[in-house]
Amino acid sequence: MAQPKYQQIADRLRAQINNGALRPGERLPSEPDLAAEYDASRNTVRLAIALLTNQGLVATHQGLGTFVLRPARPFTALLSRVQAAPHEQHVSAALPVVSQADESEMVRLLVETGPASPSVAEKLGVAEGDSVVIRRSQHFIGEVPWQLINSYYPSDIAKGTPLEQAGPIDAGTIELLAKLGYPQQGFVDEIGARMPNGREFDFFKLASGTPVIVVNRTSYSSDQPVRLTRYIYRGDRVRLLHVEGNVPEGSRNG
Amino acid sequence: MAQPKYQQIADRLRAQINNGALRPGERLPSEPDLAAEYDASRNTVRLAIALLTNQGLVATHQGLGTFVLRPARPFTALLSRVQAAPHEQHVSAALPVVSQADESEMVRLLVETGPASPSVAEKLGVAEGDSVVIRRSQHFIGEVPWQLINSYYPSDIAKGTPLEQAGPIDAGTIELLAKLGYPQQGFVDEIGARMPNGREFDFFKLASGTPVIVVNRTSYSSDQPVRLTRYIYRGDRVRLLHVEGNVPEGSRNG
DNA sequence: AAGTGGTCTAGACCACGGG
DNA sequence: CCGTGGTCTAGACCACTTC
Repeated sequence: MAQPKYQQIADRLRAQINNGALRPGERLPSEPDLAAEYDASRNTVRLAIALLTNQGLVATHQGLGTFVLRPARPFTALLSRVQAAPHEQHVSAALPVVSQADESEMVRLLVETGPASPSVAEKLGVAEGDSVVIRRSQHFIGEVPWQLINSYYPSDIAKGTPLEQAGPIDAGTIELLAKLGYPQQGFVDEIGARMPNGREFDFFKLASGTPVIVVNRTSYSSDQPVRLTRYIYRGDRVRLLHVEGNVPEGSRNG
Repeated sequence: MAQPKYQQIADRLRAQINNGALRPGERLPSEPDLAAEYDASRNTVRLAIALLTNQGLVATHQGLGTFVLRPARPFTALLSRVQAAPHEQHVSAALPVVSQADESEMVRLLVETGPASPSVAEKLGVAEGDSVVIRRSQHFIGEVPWQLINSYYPSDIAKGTPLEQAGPIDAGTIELLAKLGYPQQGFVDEIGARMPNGREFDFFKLASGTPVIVVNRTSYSSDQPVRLTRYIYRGDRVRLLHVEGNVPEGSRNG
């Protein structure tokens, strides 16, 4: 046997998806049917389907079947702020979304105080375990959960300010920080990708085999880090956009 | 049974990894041993290990065992060029790597001509199937494969130039494009993450459960796209860096 | 040779969704 | 109710690594 049987089954199913014999949204044959068709046990068929699932090609739903995933048009988030319209310049810490005119963005917010994890402590320049104010928000476009934002502030900056109180900050956190004596003068984005943890998996309602994109934005005021903002996006629905120099009108949209 | 047995086993192993009872690089008990310890069949133990593998916590090697992965220090690639040193400004299309002083970067290059795929055609503004020149390169740091770069040029730009010939271009492709009458005036980066395809999986020698980061950079000259460069990084070893404004010295490094 | 994981079988029973 | 996938078993044989 050149290749394991479960890989052969996966290859043939993948080919049927690619050549259109199995269309997006369509149901695959049931596991017993596939087992009969390929003269394999049901467990072997399930190994094949697990492969396709981990490659983000299909998703299974108990009681219903296994379905070919539909490629969705991704949301686009702007990484650069330098070219934002003046009235957006200092309004929100969130990365602006482009070309979503017809859908409204909904946000849920939670504020708490807790000890700094090692990665947060390193970026904020505080000691591990030091108290930090954490503002967590969940973002939806229409009904689709698309973004988690966790902002971390050193306690000595956020103590006694609206930052450590629940509820939105109307004027925007960047402006508030400026009023507190910490005008934002620059930031560093560190961008990576990894598999989601349990909370992220549940919030995004992800299929197995979908990674998340993580942006760690450290904001500085007079060479001092004043905030770490951690943006988490679902990898299958989001693209980050970064523009430099002169580009044609319209190419800024996904 | 509140939770399936294989998830309980995975949870307990994950806890042992997190609390240090199982250290990075250490071997897990063998599958038969785990089966005996948790009073489960070997298949159930394998389901638990598959969960941990897909979460990037462990990797298995036939004949050897299953091992806790060591977190590796990531390489960092600079997204912005605006702040690069003058002598780097137009040398290479590759994103510069920071803080890898002691390891040398090795490159393998392949040049070919082929039809434009739908995604390439859209970004280059040509028709699907039009002929494009493709320059593919594989990048290693030390022995570690860390980056794939595929550059696509419209045929009417690259035809009869060194771009369609094999071999490196010493002065750099950006400078060559400028000499051909296409000075680069700006670019758009579109950043996403997905699971690797077969070729990427093999090249990076990835463990199951590791995504790749994809950067699509479309370069423009006089509002005309002149090149699409697709950077593919392994998600477990690479962070992209993007800097804006004034930040302290040193914070540009990973 | 011995021990590891990789593949595969043929069953069983449970949980979910829809008629 | 039925058909779907989800979980689980007990065993078999194969492929790889080390000694």
